[in-house]
Amino acid sequence: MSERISEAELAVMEVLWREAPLTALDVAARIDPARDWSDRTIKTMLGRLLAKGVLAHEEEGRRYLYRPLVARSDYVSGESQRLIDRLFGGRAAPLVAWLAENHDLSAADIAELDALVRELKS
Amino acid sequence: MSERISEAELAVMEVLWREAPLTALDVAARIDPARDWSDRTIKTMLGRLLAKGVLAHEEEGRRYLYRPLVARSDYVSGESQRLIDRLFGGRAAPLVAWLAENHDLSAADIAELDALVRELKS
DNA sequence: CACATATGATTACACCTGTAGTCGGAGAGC
DNA sequence: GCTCTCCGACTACAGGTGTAATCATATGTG
Repeated sequence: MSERISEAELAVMEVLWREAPLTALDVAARIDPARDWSDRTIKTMLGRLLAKGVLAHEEEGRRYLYRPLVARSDYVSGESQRLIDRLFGGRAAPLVAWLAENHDLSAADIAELDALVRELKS
Repeated sequence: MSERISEAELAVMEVLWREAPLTALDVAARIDPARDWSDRTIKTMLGRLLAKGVLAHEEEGRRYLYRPLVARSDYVSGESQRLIDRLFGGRAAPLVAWLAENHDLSAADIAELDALVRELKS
């Protein structure tokens, strides 16, 4: 169940993770206008997401209300794990090390990390 | 330049990042046998990777030797950034925090992180 | 030189994705 | 009640991806 969510579909999911349930048009209204999508396109996305089992819909009068079936955190979890598996040998630590080395973390980021590590050690 | 590398293509790139230049058949011999790919399939991948500009080939007698044009670290960089952009608002720190919370880092991982943070702070 | 072989080039084909358009039925207006 | 409209369902279509097969050509072999 719950097949992979494509890039474009993700934009729709993000809307519904932020606020649900919504009708198709409500979703369309909340999609980043920069996408410049037709309502039809969003209907298609909703249909595919339903088919993939990551959304549910219930009738409200003569339209549908859509709501997510998978939590954003689960999705984030899955995608992060995929990246780790594909590029970092399945271990999170090398990714963290890589990020630290390549990402010009701000002082605030480092402080945050420091606090995190301190907590992890306790 | 250098369009996106697909999942299957990545398997080919990984081989060439580990060892290059190689002929098509050498690549095939080094692909994880679990993939169970025909030589044809690997030729196709090589062709597409050439077209995408991420590989180069030079003639060696009547065959080609393939070598990567993009560094693995650049690819890793790009993919990590994509994940961060799509799911973590473009900032690395939240990803690290998320990893720390959800990944049951080992004591060794934590020590490594600790050393990293210590270094970053200095 | 004619033929079997090895290789790269070209072509195939189904499924996914991005991006819609069209069809058909349920209410809303005359 | 007949017609217009709004909405979901179904269909479309090009480009990417996974997974090859076929065609053409250069090469070594007898």
